[in-house]
Amino acid sequence: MGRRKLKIQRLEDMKARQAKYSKRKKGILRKAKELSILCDVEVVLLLSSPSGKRTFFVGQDPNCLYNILQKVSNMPFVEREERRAYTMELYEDQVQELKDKLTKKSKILRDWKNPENVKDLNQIKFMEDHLIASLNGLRNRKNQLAMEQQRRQRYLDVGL
Amino acid sequence: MGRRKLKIQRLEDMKARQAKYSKRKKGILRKAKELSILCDVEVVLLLSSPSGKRTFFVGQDPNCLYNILQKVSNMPFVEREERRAYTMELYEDQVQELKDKLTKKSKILRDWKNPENVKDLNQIKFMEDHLIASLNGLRNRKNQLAMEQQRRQRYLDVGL
DNA sequence: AACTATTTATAAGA
DNA sequence: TTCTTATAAATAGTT
Repeated sequence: MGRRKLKIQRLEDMKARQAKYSKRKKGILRKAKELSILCDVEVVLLLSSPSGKRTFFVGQDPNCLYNILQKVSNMPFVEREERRAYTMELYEDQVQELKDKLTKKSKILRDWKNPENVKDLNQIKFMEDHLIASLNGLRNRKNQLAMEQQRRQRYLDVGL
Repeated sequence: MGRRKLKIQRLEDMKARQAKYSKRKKGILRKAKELSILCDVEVVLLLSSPSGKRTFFVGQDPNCLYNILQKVSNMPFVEREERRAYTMELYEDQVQELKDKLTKKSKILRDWKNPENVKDLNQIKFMEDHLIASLNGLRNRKNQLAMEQQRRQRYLDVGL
């Protein structure tokens, strides 16, 4: 699925490999999640990026990692205690919350850097004021730095 | 990808669940394999079908599953708590990573809104240019919206 | 399992 | 990394 057909073989260029990884990682994680929800099955997906960073997905049941590993490794079945590990739930919530925040922050930042897409007129007026203020602040800061540098320069001139 | 869009939610009909599983299993296994080859990374995918049959895929490194099994559940007397701790660790990594990203994003945003604290002169120049560009973009956008509104107004004036 | 109309994923490029 | 767009692939509904 792309501009052209891609041969499935190791990408030799490291940059290309990393770029490909970050794109496909998203895809396969989504697939794993969809599968686990649609079919209500246990899914565990462990990934290790080209740079060695680990990512993982554990389906519906946070205990399923142990369960599946246990089954795969033919270990005697250890009875599961509670169906839900509350701590785990908390982690899942926390992860989701952080992801949401990050998305929101990214969007705000994008609007500031590229205001062409902003829809709301009031928001635009607000941003204009803020941009002007920022620009003034920035120029003050620039002058301040320039002056400091001049002062240092003078000290150097008189031999210190 | 299908005759119509499918809502991602548990399929209530058991037959449908199984059919879906067998279709999507093939897909995600192929994805896992492609990812591991293209990017030369470790991938472990463990699936447990609705009827409880296990399937697994282990990427490039044949030691990978062994390592994980060793680490997680292949010890003779690994206690539940220990195994839970491992999953927890994975979550902790993910949470930490997201937190870092959020912090970084917040800092960038703060600098844009309040440039007084920026230290680096080049960064300041870069930001000044960008702020000017943003301001121009914003004003264009404002004019555009204003003109659209005027046009609407004229339509109203002539009675439509 | 097979068939296809559609939806999705993603390759390339910026 | 992110976004866009053209295109390849996956798959939903049906047989």
